[in-house]
Amino acid sequence: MTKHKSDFINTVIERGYLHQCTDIDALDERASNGVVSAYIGFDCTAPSLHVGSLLPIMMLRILQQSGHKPIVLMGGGTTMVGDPSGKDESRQLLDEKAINSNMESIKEIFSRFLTFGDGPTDAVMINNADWLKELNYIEFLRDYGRHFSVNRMLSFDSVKLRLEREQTLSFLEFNYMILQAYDFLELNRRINCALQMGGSDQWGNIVNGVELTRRVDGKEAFGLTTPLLTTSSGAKMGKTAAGAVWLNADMLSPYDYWQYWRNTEDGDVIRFLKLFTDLPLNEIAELEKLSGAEINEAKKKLAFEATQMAHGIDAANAAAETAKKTFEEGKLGGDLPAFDISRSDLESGIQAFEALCRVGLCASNGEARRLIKGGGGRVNDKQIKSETETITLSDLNPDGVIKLSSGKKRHALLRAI
RNA sequence: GGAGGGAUGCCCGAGUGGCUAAAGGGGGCGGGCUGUAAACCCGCUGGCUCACGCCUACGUAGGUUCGAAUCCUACUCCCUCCA
Repeated sequence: MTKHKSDFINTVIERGYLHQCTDIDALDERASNGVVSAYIGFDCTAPSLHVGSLLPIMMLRILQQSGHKPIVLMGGGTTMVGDPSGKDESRQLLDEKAINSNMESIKEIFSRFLTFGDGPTDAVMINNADWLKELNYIEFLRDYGRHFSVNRMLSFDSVKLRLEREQTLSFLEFNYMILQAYDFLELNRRINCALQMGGSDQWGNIVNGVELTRRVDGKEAFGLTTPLLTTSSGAKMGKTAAGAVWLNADMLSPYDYWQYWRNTEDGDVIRFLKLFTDLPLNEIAELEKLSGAEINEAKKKLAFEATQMAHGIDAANAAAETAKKTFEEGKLGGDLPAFDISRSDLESGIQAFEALCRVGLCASNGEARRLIKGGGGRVNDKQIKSETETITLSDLNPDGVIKLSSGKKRHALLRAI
């Protein structure tokens, strides 16, 4: 492999982040000569981000670590329009207040991966509503619309595929591409942003922004995409038993986050270590030598590193400790999700299915009953025989808690107060 | 503007008057095997009670009928073709 000049490009390639780049040598040159500002766009339809967004976040982190300036572009303006890409269902339009509050909590997440501030390589967060809302249709068409050739737009995959399949492509969707290109131009003007990154599905949009910047202002700009991430068995990243794998602790506990990574498939561990941790490549190479059941050590490392990054070292240690106790020693881990129950309820006894429901292991009483019938419900690691089995004070262990389980992996504690 | 087709459970998708809480698949959950992996095999998969039963559900609102996801009317949205 040819060595590049800049740390940034080298790292990106070595760790497996690179899918396509508009001009890798020129970008390398630029990155080796000074600070490059680069951005990635994020949606702000939800108050949190999940693991699906982790790859772009890591991209920005790598960028900052190699001495450049990350820009987090929040799609406040585009969210108001509603991004029509992907599915045909139009999204719910959010009002400004909701968007702003979502932005706040998303920023919280970013602040754990990036350093924000006013310094030359400090990350900044910008909302594209700042300029998109001000746009005047006629002026916009005249100043920028003329730089877009419909002939060329039709040749982009996103458009071409739709047309070939004879699926409707609304004018709104057709324009979305232009707005995104315009974002790049605007960022280039405001803070000299020279690079847009994103998933491989964004390639067309990114290239448009690069082109527009060059045509309108004659400035050189770059685009770089990451590969589309799926697990070895082909599933999309980010979904699990309990739903989406959220990045903030109030939507998914650090323990569960740790578990998510711990349960990575064998074939993905090394790849994920490179993409989602800061571990040096030579350490990862050591882990790569493991085989068979030993791979579990690599998984623990992955889980620890990933959790530490998102939730801090204390949370990562606690999660690892709890997992060790729970799975390897068969004891109680202190970091399991815990729920309170009043002593008087326990005195009279509550039914097993109801308890499972109360700690959130089951969504309804019916589900809990089914779980028990299928032999998957446990109280203090003993299989629940009957759905009407009651749980009482006598089930409290010496620590004053009752352990409830759904299957072998999902556990919760009931604490008497 | 005209003609036709469609809207079903988390998703896809059968179902044209009672046997339909609704085939099948996917996904999910649980069990088995294992290494808290993958693959594979088995079971479950609307809510309440779980014994009967009750409630909610087939785009929305009405209607016909002993009885409707299935028939009628209006409305909404989507698609295809023609202009």
